[in-house]
Amino acid sequence: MTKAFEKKGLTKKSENISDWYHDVVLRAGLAEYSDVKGCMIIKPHGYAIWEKLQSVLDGWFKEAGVQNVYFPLFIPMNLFEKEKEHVAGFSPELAVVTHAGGEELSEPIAVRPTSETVITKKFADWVQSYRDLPMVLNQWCNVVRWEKRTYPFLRTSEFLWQEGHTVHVDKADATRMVMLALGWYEKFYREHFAIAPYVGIKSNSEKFAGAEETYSVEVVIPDGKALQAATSHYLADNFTKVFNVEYSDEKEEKKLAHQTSWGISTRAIGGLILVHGDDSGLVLPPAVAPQQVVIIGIAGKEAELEEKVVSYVSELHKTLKDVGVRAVSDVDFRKTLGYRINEWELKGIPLRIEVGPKEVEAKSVTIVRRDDFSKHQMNADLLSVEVPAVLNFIQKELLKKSEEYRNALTTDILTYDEFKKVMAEQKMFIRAPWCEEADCEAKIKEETKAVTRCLELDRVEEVLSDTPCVHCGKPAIHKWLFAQGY
RNA sequence: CGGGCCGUUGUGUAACGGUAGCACGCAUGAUUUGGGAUCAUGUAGUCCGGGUUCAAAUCCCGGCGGCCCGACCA
Repeated sequence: MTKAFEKKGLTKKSENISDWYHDVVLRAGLAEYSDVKGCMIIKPHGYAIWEKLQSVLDGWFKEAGVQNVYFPLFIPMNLFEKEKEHVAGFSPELAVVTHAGGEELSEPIAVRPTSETVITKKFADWVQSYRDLPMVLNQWCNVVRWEKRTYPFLRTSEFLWQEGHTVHVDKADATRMVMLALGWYEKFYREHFAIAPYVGIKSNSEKFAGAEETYSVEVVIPDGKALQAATSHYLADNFTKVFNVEYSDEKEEKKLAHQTSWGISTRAIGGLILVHGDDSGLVLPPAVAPQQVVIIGIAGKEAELEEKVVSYVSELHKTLKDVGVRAVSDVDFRKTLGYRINEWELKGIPLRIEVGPKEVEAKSVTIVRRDDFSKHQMNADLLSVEVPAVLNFIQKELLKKSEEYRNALTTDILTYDEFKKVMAEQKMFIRAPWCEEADCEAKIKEETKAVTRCLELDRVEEVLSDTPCVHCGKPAIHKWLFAQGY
């Protein structure tokens, strides 16, 4: 294994993860700040990751019969205000248009923070019969939430996401949809982002404003904090009763439809950066890397060698294209070797192939893995078989590492003294018995900053007896995951 | 939204109220090239709006933006 080389001007992840994060976002060319508070310009390298996420998830959606639509960015205030909990939850962060066309508007228009209201209103027109159900729609769009404190990707004033909105005949069918969407998100994180998340149900105080139940994917960040990385909500008839989404069933009885919504946003990319990145910059899993391979040409000491290297690189480039790897060749000899290597390392390209006079001579290549910097020689004839195999291996290794550190950053605790100690000394995910009362949860948050993240799906059945709540001592019902949020 | 720090060329920084300088980058050329190489020449800047002053990057007021802490954050 070759050791990592220091990057000039890049804060070390282990020293200050916050500075490191901002440095990597900028230096890897993922995004830049814009002139409006909390907004960012997503650059090609960052946007390509988003497009990858889109194409994978959209493929799964379509297979399951989801239909894509587009609803307007603007929502009349009166529409937005119809569901009480919803408006109470979102109004503090709402952006509102008061002037347009050079005049003050008679009614202000909200910029959507989410589209339950506009879409449910149309469901009322579109759903008449049980035969119209389920209606399963999705849109890829931007939303605006005026957060007080922002970070690139993790919490921006405007962000890109996908919002699924569906209506069903009953709770059972809606719940199937909620779990299907949640499963897509979990699968995407594991298989594409190579991140092992926790998946579970949110407590009452943490659920979506207007939802009956909220399920979420929670990512453990290496500093021990939690990132809510995707959500899936069962909305029951909370919105359908307000907007009168009724259908006639087989017996000609009028019934309210049961509803779901689910989403994943550009925040996911923030999680990806934080989980896999290292002191040398970004580390991308091959499955979502804009380019999986970079071939770097090393010029020889004599001019005629340069030509040979260039033609060798283009030969290899073609071989890799033939096996479906998105390769980029880099034979720009104006920059020194070290400069070019550092650039591609910062950008997190999973595999680097170095070719110089030695490789041309031996018909071999030198391949270097980004995730562990290991370096080996390989016969060029084996490239088309070996490169996909190595990429596949890297993908699995990253998931394995992610699972290991997730487990290392999770601890089971029974006493509040230990709980406080962990949150004060080294932040972690804490799995602890809880009485499931909101007051108790609020006190824990006040005293330790930790909030409930979720009740893991595989622990819902595991009802405790004779176990006191970690905080108040009353009988606990389940073991919940607690952590400080991002 | 409260507290703190801050805003000078593409980036990082310097300048007592008095000539805006340095480094990196970028451009051109040359020498280089197995981990951010060297030299020469060139390029480009005081966040925005007011005010004080003979004179403002510098002082004052307001705004906008960034980072940290807090509150807030389905």
